[in-house]
Amino acid sequence: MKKILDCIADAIKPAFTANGYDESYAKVTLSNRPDLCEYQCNGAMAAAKAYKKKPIDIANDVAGWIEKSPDRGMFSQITAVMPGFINMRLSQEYLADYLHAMDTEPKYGLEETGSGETVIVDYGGANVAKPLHVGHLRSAIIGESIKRLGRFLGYNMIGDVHLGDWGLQMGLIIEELRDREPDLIYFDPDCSGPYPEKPPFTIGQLEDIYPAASSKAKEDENFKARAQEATLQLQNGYEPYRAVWQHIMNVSLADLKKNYKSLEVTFDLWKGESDAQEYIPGLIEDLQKKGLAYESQGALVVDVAKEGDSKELPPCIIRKSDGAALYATSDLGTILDREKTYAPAKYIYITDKRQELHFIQVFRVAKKAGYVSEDTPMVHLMFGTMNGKDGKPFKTREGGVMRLENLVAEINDAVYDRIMENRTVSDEEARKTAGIIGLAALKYGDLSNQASKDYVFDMERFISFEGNTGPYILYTIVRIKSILSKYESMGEKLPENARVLAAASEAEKNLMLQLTKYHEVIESSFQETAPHKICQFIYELSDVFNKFYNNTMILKEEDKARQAGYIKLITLTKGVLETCIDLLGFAAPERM
RNA sequence: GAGUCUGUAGCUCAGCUGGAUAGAGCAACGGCCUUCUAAGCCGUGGGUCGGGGGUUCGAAUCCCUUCAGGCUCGCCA
Repeated sequence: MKKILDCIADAIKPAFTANGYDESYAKVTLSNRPDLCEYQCNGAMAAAKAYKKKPIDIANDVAGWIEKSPDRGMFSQITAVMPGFINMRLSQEYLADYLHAMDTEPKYGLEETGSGETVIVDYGGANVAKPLHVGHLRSAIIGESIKRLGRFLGYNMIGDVHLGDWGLQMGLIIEELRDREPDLIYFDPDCSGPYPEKPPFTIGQLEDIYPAASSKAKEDENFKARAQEATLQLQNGYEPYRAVWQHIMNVSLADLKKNYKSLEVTFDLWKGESDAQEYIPGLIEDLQKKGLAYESQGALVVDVAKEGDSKELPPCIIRKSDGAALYATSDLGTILDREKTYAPAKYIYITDKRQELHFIQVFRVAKKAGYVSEDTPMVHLMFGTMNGKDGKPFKTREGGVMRLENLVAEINDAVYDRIMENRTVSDEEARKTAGIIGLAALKYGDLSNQASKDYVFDMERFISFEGNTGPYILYTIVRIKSILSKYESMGEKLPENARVLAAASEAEKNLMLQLTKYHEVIESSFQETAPHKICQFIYELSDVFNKFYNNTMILKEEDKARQAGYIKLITLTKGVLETCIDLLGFAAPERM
């Protein structure tokens, strides 16, 4: 069904054209003065210049025409106000009809903007052999939400975790492992396999090996050289190292999957940089053949500067002077793979904003070389840093990097304590509920901020459960669920012809008006890759619902038809809220 | 140094494709539970939208300038 703003715009368009004004001026927006009207059109003021007339005269023409038109019944008020605003209120009947239509249509009448176009969402960015930390949190949370949003709107969304599973870090691990356990079969040059299926380390050991190797390489030139050599051998397919690499992958992936699962984040693809390797020789050859890649200071580079740039961009390096490939090369290889396998209509990369330059370069090379068509959008959705209360990047109390699982556990514990404070539920249920609420607190806390900005992660605030938080949204849903189950247990049954009725109170009307924004919000959240708009919408929706709740005793309503209308309305509210939080990546418990 | 992003109430944030009186939450203060979950609701106080210019009938929003902070700036990812 049409968005409410479009419905109203369509109704007033004839009033513009009939008076000789272009219909493009019939743009309707939500009023920012609810005391004056619900919707407004400012087109008369915009048109004033073009037609050299006073804005108020144009506004009067339009409002006057509507007064006599068949669409008049749609409005309870349509007036022209100085200097040229056209103020409108919807009639109660029209509003109730609109909600009734939402109630009866799939997805509450949301029109799908996609029709199966494939969109690649590259998020996660986890590195194997390194535990997930808070730096990975935003990418996972935002990406999951964008993926769900797109899917809901009819796109074929393909989420790829795009692991960091190649490069020097692998050589570092191999050499550190050699130092620790030189007798392992992988380090016996005379042995040519077969190699054991049992990994030579646990995830715990692996997580110790990498940081140790990393810091050793900074102090020990010789060790670093060994690691680079091992990396090269691995890339050249040296069997024993391939076997170690496979172990690293197996052990690490199992752990990563467990961690992402705890965040309710899933991926369609578990590809990584290693999967791009097979494309790299051909890629480099092709770029050279096309005359795009040339030698500069020993490295192979591609120019990406364009006219109109405010600053000349440095060229994109695709091969180091020592012959090794790097980040950009691997991302370009990945693009070749994706084009070949999926031919996506759009790319969305979700990373830290510090990688902005890298993606500008990669996108330009991909288009310049014709790997991606010029009109295929390549979006880099970049996010800011997650800071602590001191405004500096988030750290543990000890000053180290906070592991994601510890962060999740901390939040869940805090929520659990809060539940046990003043509620009498079984320990088991409290634990389960705490997990659900904790996830909502975490995700909502993140998503309610504009992605591109840095934000302050304040656990105290997220677990305080007051105000604009995930738990507040969940609480609202739980309240509705509670009313609905009471209604049922009272032996009430919804009549066949039950439907949303014209509002009987200001609070009810406000709830209804808020619900009509749903379509617009979902659509623009995806278009602008801005999940925080959904957060804002459901916060406002929860707010108006809770006001309605306090104002209206639904279960005590004696007029059964009206009561049925209330039940329909709050069921719709619950459905919209649940749909939205699912798009954000969390769910509501039955009780809390 | 160059580029780029940010600056809105004591704190955390919306609003930024120009519209009417700049909104929430937290914190502070005062009310509302024998009634559908008080994790709620109602009310009060709190603002040079970093500063200064400009464009416009109209600027938190667009342009210029300036201050403060973050980030980036060819062989890391």
